[in-house]
Amino acid sequence: MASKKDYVNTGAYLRTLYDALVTNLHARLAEEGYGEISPSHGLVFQYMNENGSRATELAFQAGMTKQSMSALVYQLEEYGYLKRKDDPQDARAVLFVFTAKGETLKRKAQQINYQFEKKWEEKLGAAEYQNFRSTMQQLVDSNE
Amino acid sequence: MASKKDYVNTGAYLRTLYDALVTNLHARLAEEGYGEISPSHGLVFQYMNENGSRATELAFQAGMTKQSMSALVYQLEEYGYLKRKDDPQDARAVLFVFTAKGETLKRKAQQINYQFEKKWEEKLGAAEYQNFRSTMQQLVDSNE
DNA sequence: TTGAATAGTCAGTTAAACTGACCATATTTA
DNA sequence: TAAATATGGTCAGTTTAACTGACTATTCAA
Repeated sequence: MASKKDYVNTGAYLRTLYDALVTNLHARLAEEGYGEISPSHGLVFQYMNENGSRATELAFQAGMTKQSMSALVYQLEEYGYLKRKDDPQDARAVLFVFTAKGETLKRKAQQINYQFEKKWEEKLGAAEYQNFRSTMQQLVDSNE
Repeated sequence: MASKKDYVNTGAYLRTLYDALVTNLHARLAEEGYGEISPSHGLVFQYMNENGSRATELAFQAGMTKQSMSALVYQLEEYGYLKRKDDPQDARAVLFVFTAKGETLKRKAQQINYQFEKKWEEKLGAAEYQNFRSTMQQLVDSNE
């Protein structure tokens, strides 16, 4: 590791890159008519299960309160990206699943990110980019 | 690059790692009596110049409005981490510089991050961690 | 079968950004 | 050099996205 002096914070790199990705995604989404979708809605798309997820479950995965997550899924339901489904296991619970519109948005967002990352991949070369991603995966896994 | 299907978002990795770093930093700072310092104050420490910086200048570097940055430096001044200095070049402007307390906090924060990153470095090995950082630097530089 | 845990909602609060309008000083230009 | 424009900063109000606390309904466990 470099000396403490003049050491550029790794956090600054992480933040800058994350910000570039998110800013690009939402700018492109807004252009395509998805202006109502904000970065925090992304967490829902990130963790949503194929068979439906509970707000509480999503909240835990995203590291936020159930009240906050509840607000997010409620908005997405109102916009038509999610629909409610009864949980056959538990009468207290509400499952949320993607509508067709929600699936379309998810694919669209993945495409946009995929294209944006291509620029990074071209910059570094495919092998090095693959290595970069696998490094991050190792670090994420080790923190769990 | 992997297929679009089952591709885990690079953004999720970046966010998770950034979040781990920031959460650790502020938990440790709070333990040591710096509970008043929030993540957004970090931006000021990040960009502050040795000879003093203007709020407007910091705002530009941090990518936020001058009003928002003004609020941040005002708070840091109140807490005693920054002090005002007249700008000899421009009577409209106010320069902010670190007080001794501010310098101490900056060093403390660097130490905490440095120690946290050591865990990552141990996980990957020094050479690979160095490579990880230099990869991010390349990507950050290429986006400017 | 009753007490504790869990899913979710309602209401209110806080943090950290934003916009718009404004003043004082600097800079440019007609 | 006087007038127009740009810039540094502040004040006031708004918005977004999180938070806590208190509550109901249902489920699970002793």
